[in-house]
Amino acid sequence: MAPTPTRDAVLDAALQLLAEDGPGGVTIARITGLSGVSNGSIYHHFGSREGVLLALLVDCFADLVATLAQALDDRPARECIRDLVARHLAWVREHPGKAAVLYRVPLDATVLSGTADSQRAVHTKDLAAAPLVRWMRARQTAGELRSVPDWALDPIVLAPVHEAARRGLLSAEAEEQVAAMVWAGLEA
Amino acid sequence: MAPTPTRDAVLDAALQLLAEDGPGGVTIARITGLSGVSNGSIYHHFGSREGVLLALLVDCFADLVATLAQALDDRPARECIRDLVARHLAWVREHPGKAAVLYRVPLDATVLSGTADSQRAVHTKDLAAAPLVRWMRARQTAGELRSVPDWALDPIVLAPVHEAARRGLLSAEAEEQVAAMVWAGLEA
DNA sequence: TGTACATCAGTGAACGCGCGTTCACTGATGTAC
DNA sequence: TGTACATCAGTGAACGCGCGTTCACTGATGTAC
Repeated sequence: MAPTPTRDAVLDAALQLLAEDGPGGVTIARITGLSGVSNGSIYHHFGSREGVLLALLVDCFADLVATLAQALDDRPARECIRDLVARHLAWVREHPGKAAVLYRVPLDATVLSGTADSQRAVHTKDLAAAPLVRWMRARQTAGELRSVPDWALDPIVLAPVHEAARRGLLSAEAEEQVAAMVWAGLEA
Repeated sequence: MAPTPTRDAVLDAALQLLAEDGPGGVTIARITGLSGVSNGSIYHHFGSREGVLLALLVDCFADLVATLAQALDDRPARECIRDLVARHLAWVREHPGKAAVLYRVPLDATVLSGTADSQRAVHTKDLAAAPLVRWMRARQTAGELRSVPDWALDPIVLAPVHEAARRGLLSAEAEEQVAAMVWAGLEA
């Protein structure tokens, strides 16, 4: 958990490989070659290849959520949502490796396997998403936004953002369309 | 291309493995075991493992589009859209293997590799999607739907459907939310 | 009608590579007494 | 202050497995003459 030069070198290398060649490009041997950290040391810190990806997942999710949180202040809801979309897509644009962690690493097996680590990852994810849910709920009860169940906020209302991120639709025009769509779905 | 008992047996087995264990579960050895078709025969018909997945992609996409096309008739746009969402999610529910082909098979490498086969697959995809785009465009010019650029229709306007499909949000409540969101984004 | 040849679906043993992982080890840094 | 031991980060050679793929082959079905 605690950041360490070695630990960071491994994660940085994994992130770079992820950005270049996707999840399949992240092999222990390539991390070793790129980071200069021995394979044994990788196992010492992360336990397995999946452990590396899981650590990345937690970090990246926290990073993204921290970025998004900056968009949610007390401006009019419409402005905040516009800003949220802009920040999200900018983050994807600027951090292709991190975006690949969230959008391209297959997690079903990992998450469903129910190991302690993966449970913690899911838990962390919930915790991190909480502020966003809270902001939206507050605006909903204030009548500024349409009432939407919590569980639908991220996967359905924000779906255009996720889908645009996944398909690499990161242009200004795409951002415009995404923002319009999300706002249309939230408008009271 | 032409359907053949052997060919079908391979694709059926691959589909079943896909539904059970995802893309990683689709190995030549397991297809051989499940279908009874020898590995050599698989290579005779499909050329490679990727060839099998590519053939599945073309078939599944055509299947889904044919299903969706039934929703697009001359009823009021709102009803058609509601129906479109319902049929899409029902299809995912009923064909987990096929849904996995569209939503979980990593295609970047394949599609970007630019082989003749993959080019054809992409082309087929465009062709198959055409009716849907045409229907929406007609309703847009008729003033029944908001004007949205063609390229944004599938990835952004229909994003809630795709995201729900990907995350397995297939309940009646989820369907409700997805339909509401898509309609909100399309309403004139 | 018979013969020779080409084509194509299908077989299954074998290969080689790359992968994640293991393990015995080194060396540095506390910690107890 | 010195000694003995425990702990922990880090090393790198080695292993074994599973994978996609190859290839020499069989047998059936056209096709030409």
